[in-house]
Amino acid sequence: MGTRLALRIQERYEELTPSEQKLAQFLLDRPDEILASSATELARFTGVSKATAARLFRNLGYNDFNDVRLQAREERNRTGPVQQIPMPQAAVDEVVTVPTHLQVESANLTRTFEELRPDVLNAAAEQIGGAGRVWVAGLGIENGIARYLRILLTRVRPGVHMISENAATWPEELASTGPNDALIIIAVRPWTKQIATVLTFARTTRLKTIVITDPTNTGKARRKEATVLNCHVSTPWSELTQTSVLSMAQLLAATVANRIGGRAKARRDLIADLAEEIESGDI
Amino acid sequence: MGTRLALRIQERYEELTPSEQKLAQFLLDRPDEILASSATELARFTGVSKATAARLFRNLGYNDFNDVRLQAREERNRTGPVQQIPMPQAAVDEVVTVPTHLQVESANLTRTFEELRPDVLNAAAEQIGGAGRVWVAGLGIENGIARYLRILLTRVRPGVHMISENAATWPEELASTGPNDALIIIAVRPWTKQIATVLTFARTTRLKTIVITDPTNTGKARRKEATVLNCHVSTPWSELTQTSVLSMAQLLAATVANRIGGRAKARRDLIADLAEEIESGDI
DNA sequence: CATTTTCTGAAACAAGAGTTTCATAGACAT
DNA sequence: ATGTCTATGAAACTCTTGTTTCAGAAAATG
Repeated sequence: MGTRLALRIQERYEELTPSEQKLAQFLLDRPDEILASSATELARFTGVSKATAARLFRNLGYNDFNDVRLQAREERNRTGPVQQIPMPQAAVDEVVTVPTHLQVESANLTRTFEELRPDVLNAAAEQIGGAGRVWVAGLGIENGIARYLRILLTRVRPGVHMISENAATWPEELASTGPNDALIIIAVRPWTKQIATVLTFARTTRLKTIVITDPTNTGKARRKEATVLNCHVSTPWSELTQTSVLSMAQLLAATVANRIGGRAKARRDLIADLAEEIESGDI
Repeated sequence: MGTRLALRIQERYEELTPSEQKLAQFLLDRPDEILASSATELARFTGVSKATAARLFRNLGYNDFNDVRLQAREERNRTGPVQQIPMPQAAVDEVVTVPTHLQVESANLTRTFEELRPDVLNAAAEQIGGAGRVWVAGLGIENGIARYLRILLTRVRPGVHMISENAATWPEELASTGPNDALIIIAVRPWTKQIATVLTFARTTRLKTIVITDPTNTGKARRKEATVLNCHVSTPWSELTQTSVLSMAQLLAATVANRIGGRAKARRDLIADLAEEIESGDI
């Protein structure tokens, strides 16, 4: 569960103008900054004008920046003293040190899994465990992680397939799916048209869809009636980090295994044995 | 250790006037309030006038209330050393809960990067940055992560290639490498013969070799004169987690980018532009 | 290409925060 | 009681923040 501000942003993200999105993005990545900083500072951080900032908050349905701040404060008081690991500032020299890296990764992991609702995770696992076949998709940089997830799932249940990296052939590949199948899409920002297309397709064919994504896109995915697993991926510099995405994949696979139970374990052992035999050259 | 503000208050508490003490007390009780509230609000909370608040901060040795706020913010950002996170015991019921997962991942990440020596990381980055061509290898489940690393590195420098997943063809592929090239192998346990073979080969051809692996194998890799990046991957149950491996890949790529400097940034921007154009269908 | 619409930051403006001044209330000594 | 000194808040003042307006830039549309 995120803050109310975050929810509003996710709902209206597409309607926002580009500079508003820049600022909104920042607020999603670092919600605590609302409490500590003035609107002027937020604008400066993200390189937009004060005017744009004022407009954004109005467009999100607040009267005032003050409204926003008050709401944020109220929410902070309500949620217990969760020891959030703060995201470091952008270092001026832009050099990534090992401790900074660790802190960034920890912050993202912590936020990701403290926000993750177990019922959502279980729903996703249920869909995957109960599906006839499972399809895993990941474009571009996410492709490697998608393959990783596929292998994890293959260890646990049969019938897990990758959808090719070439988005052009997705229609053909997806054509053979049925309503008893499940589709897992790994897609952090930027959100491409292909993804939107596939999600629409999945909804019309009643394919169970699980989307692993970042807060910028949860709204879009949810509107397509997908189960959304939200991962924090931001860093103080401009790159993203996929660590929490991989970790989410790991957890998802483990949860599916739990759900399936004994059969999953048997299958894992079988695979381990096979791997060992191949390695030792007995075959 | 408390905040610097708290220390100053404690030092001078007796010298403060009664109303100043009231306010100071409040700040000691709720140090985070400094970040979220204005001086006027703090005064109102404690039933003291704005003037008293201004005087208090001056008496504590600050120029300004703004000084106080800036210091508090700065202290929040560079939070102290990350506390050592204990690895959970094997849960008897073997069910992976979300909090347990988070704790396991945090523990592995923390151990991985607190042990990582910056000079080793830099050496690895140097080898990759300075190499003629770079080869990335990852077998089985690590293959996805290897692909991920390859893409990260491709964003930063040209000439980064995957070695195919089929280990049988490695001899041919490696035959075209020269002593100016670098080889990155991602190989956590189990350690296969192929890996040992390739490492031996790499040493004889004086290929610069970086091995990303887990503590079980560091010794073996080091004996082949490879640069070893050690990742903790264990979990209380029998599976491994590759999260820290991915995180290491991320850090490695970032470090290479730093090392290469401006050219890396230029290349990244170029790629980002291209990606955008492809997405928008302009090509 | 022209026209309309949308987006955006600079600048003007209004509101509020923080500091300083100042008058006064209270404490204490004489 | 008188004078002195400290503590305090009201109010004046200054500076910053947040909003609104407006004109130009950019994008979309015909």
